[in-house]
Amino acid sequence: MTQTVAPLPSFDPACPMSAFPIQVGGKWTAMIVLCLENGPRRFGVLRRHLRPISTKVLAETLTAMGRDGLVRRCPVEGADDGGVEYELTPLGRTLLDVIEHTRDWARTHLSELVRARDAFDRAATASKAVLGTSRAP
Amino acid sequence: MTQTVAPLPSFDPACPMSAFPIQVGGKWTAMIVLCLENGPRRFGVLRRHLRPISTKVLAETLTAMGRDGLVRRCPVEGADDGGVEYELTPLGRTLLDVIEHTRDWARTHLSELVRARDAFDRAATASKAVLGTSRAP
DNA sequence: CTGTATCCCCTACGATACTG
DNA sequence: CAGTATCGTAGGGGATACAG
Repeated sequence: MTQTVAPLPSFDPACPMSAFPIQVGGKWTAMIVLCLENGPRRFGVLRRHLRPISTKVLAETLTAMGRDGLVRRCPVEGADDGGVEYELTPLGRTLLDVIEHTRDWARTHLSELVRARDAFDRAATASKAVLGTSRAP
Repeated sequence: MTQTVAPLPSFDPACPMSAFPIQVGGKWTAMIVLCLENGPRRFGVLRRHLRPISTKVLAETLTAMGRDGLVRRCPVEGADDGGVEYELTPLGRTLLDVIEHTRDWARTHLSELVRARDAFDRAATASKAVLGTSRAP
């Protein structure tokens, strides 16, 4: 009897939810959120702290985050060089919780994952060595 | 007096943690985890459910997840066609919690993000229209 | 100092065809 | 049905140069 074992969750490609598998944004988004946790920061401060990020990617990421309402540009207090600072919006702040959960997971389980990966790679290398005993590059 | 405002979190590029900004894996990893939540599934079942995923990408993702110890291949019960099923390992199961938190965030805040994005895009389009009144492509 | 503009590369993803 | 092999593409990310 082929019963429908259990209902799988449905993923509508048209639903914006599918754009959020688990990643929040680009490679640097989470780090930027973390950097802005304790107050607004200037472009250069972020750049230096996030090095080796390139200016292009930092600007792009910041723009994208602004577009999504996660971050806001505000004129820097008491500076006349036209500089601006970036600060987290209330919406951006809500990400801190999710990020913290992710980091918790990593702190707890990442070593296990790395161990599994190493074991897998060692096994792959080993079998390759066996297969390659009669053929040198 | 230039005090060190507040200590920013440090991101060591050499630390494997930096490989986990917030995304767990590829585009499909989280969905696969969700699909395996209630028991092992066969390749074809996943493929059909995750459509429009390609066989190549599904195989790749599953392999990568196996390498990371998130998923395990097991011979399918009572079948002689040499088929296998994929099941979540205990480590893979720990991802369910993180994913659930992410989905919670999305359910609560995604609409706000989309609204911000739309507003931003409308504003950009509007200013472009103004600039373009005297120049046609 | 704060970006924007190029150029390039590499990988993830996708379509398709083919094998066990 | 369960993959592997090939080919093609788009976009993210990086380096560098240049403009405000």
